[in-house]
Amino acid sequence: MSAAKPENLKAADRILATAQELFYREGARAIGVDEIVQRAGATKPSLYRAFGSKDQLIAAYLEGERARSMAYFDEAAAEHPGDARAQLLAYFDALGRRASRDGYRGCGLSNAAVEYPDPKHPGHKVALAHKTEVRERLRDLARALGARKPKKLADSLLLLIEGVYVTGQVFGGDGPAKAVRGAAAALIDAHRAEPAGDEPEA
Amino acid sequence: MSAAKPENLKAADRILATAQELFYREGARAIGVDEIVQRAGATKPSLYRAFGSKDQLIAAYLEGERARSMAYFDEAAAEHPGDARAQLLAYFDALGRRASRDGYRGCGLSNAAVEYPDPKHPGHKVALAHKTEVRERLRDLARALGARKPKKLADSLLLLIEGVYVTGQVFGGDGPAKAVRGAAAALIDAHRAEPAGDEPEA
DNA sequence: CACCAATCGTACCGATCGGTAACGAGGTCA
DNA sequence: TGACCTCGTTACCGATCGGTACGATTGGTG
Repeated sequence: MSAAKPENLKAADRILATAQELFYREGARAIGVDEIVQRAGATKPSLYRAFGSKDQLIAAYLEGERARSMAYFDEAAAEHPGDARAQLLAYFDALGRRASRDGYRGCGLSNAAVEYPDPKHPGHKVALAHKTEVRERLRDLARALGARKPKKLADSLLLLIEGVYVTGQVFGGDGPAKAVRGAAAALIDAHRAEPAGDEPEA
Repeated sequence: MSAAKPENLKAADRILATAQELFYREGARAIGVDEIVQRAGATKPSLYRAFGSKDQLIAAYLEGERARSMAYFDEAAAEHPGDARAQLLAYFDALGRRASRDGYRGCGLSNAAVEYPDPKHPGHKVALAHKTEVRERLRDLARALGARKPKKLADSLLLLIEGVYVTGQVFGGDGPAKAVRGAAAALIDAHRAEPAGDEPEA
């Protein structure tokens, strides 16, 4: 059952790569350190010398997820330079397609925040920092759009994003994720038209 | 450290009540059966006689969460009988306020689906069944609204709901959850006006 | 009283959890 | 050569995991 892949990588790198895959697919709480080192072809002391503890390994894994996650924004920005609205729609379009694939497991950082609700946990801290960064990025885009209430628009879009993460892994291929691009477009346009007062009542 | 509350309840009931609280607050994977029975003032054989396994206890806990979750729809419906739009807005308004309270832990069913990604897990099954029921309920409301694309609107609203669940527990009291009512209103109105074609491109 | 069924607790199981002590192989630079 | 440092190895730790065999207790019924 052991994979034992030397593949030119150092033990610490193999451990991290294996942890990335297993933590994301199965959840950090579901995977023990023994399984990680076994499938990485390494041993536990290598893990603990390189990462200190399982919690810190989780944090290292999440830092990788954070970079991967932010890259999606960069890609969308590169596709439509100077056009914030097109950037956002490209981002949501790609997100909806990713989330509709079978076996989708959502956002590793959101999942970790759910698995470790304690704000003092290293993994939870990384997740919160990342979500704050995403929120800021969305606000920048909302401002560039010319939205009347950029913070409100950014938060609304963030709700859609997190909703896709969860529903994408609960429902199969034909879940609500496919509606996210249209929903984002509707929210964006609503924030560019009238004074964003919610509605008659309230 | 033991609570030992006889409080007239049978062991099985105390165990379930304790499990509800601990599973929701800390996560099902984080809580062991020993801690549950200890704080319930019971013992493990009582747990296993009444529920069979920890997984089935999780499923029982989630069935309770399911009822609690659906009750929020009933409350909103009771407040504004015959007015689907007002029902939805009341639901989202209450949801946003719940999710902005400190210590909010989101939806136990969504959390369980994240903690147990295996579709064969009893807890995951309950979560999927519940989400499907919510989706259906939102579709009914969207149809009652007169939305042009009720399924799309329902899925968009479901994205907002799940987004609130996650962001509510990641961000503190001033998270994106406060924007959910306005976002829902914008999506609803967008689905009642123009032909819901997303936008020029695509 | 004797009997029985239901309910509960004591004590234990093997497996796995995260983490560590101690040792050995190999490279580098003096 | 030898001291040093890095890396990986075997073997082990106490604690906790989910789960169970078996006995004690209880209340109702003949």
